[in-house]
Amino acid sequence: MLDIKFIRENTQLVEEALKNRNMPLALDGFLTLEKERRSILTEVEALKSERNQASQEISQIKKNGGDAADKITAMREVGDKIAEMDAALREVEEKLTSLVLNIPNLPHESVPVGKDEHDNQEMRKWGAPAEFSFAVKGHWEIGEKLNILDFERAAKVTGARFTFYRGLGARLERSLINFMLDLHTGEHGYTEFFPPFIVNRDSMTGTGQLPKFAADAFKLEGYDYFLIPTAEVPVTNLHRGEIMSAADLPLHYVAYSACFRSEAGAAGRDTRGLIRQHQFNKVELVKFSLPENSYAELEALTLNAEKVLQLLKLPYRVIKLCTGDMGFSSAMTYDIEVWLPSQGCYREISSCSNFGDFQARRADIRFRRDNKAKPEYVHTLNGSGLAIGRTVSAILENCQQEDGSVVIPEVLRPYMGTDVIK
RNA sequence: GGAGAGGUGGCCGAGCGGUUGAAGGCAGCGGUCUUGAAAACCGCCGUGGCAGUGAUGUCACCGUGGGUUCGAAUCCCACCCUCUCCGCCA
Repeated sequence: MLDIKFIRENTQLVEEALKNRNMPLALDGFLTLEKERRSILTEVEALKSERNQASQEISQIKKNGGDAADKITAMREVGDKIAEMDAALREVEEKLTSLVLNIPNLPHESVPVGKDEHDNQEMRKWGAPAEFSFAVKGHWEIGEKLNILDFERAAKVTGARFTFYRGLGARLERSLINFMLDLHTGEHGYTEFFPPFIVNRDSMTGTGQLPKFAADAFKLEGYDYFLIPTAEVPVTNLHRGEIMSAADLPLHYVAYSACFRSEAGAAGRDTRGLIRQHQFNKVELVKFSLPENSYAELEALTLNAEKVLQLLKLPYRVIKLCTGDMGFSSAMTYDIEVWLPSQGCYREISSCSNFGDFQARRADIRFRRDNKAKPEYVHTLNGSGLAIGRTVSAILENCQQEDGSVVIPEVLRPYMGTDVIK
């Protein structure tokens, strides 16, 4: 959520930013509403002030045994007027809120202006894609041949975009979760959380999934609850409505969770394999930071996620998303893309973002610089560290052998109890 | 799911429908005293909106949302959450 005062005072700048995000939005309707809100507010407050004063006078008169009937009658009228105006005010505020909640974050100055993924900026590359002396197979084919991935039965049991992992496949998924959690807690100093996988509407609104992206979420029938699309939602909302002290910051959290996404609008895309599932596992990094440090924290967080791929020896690159390709709540995003031999290209495996105070404003997460200071909004960040299913895909494909087996990356062998899946 | 109790400021805890934004205590901040510290004493000590350069004024907030009333932390209704007992369950 943007600061309403900021929108009021920087209307052109905001409109320009929205245009760069491919979400052009004229704000004059917003400004009119906002003006109306303030005008009703000042008027109704004057009436309330009058009423408060009269109430005290009535109290005095009664205490002295006088008759306040005239005043009470007069105030009844004022009361009706107040009720009327309060209702009008509520209506205007509801409209205003729904408008503001649907305005995306402003991109950081350094974010390249661009239309779509073609305008993203490559920051760095790590590792070199392996040369294969045989025809590479897709991870779905490798997985089915090794009998560690079962898409067909998952389609029977549930539907499209679900998978059974079997044997060492299931073990690989679990090993990756543990390996990543161990790395981020042990080497990178994050605190581990295991969050609820179901959250309420306020939490979904707090991180920006609602109200605009309701179609992307799974909602529980009969409850105002949602399956989490990422651990970002419960973990960021952990501190919703709280005021922390500056000494508590930064907070570095890591959480494993299953993630659930309806993938509305993705029909026909990535239908084979593990790339785009309705349910997938992810280890997520979440940070709460002082405003002045958040961009440095983003760099560090991205490096923490990259470290996972380096240890697994999987080639990747880091790109900075342009204005048109960034998510709704983000001020700056780095995507980490892993090399997938079957597709001959890099595919997103992590998305690391600084949200500035956008989520903090929605979720009301603040801090105080010292005991006397006014509360300020924290900055929130998060990034995948990493998406597990996509990591499994990358391992199966990059580590595949001519005989159809898959050599396990060294760092995973203690977790896997074997060097190879065959 | 059933029965009961309860949700008040950073925390604890009062609060007959009328100077209650809210007693009292703790914590915190500033000060007096002290060589220093402690103790004691004095003062300050919630958040947000709106108007104003500012001092300041004003409004709202006692789980949430409605309602009654000239006036609600206090009365009524619904919902949420916590605790205890019962049932059920991993």
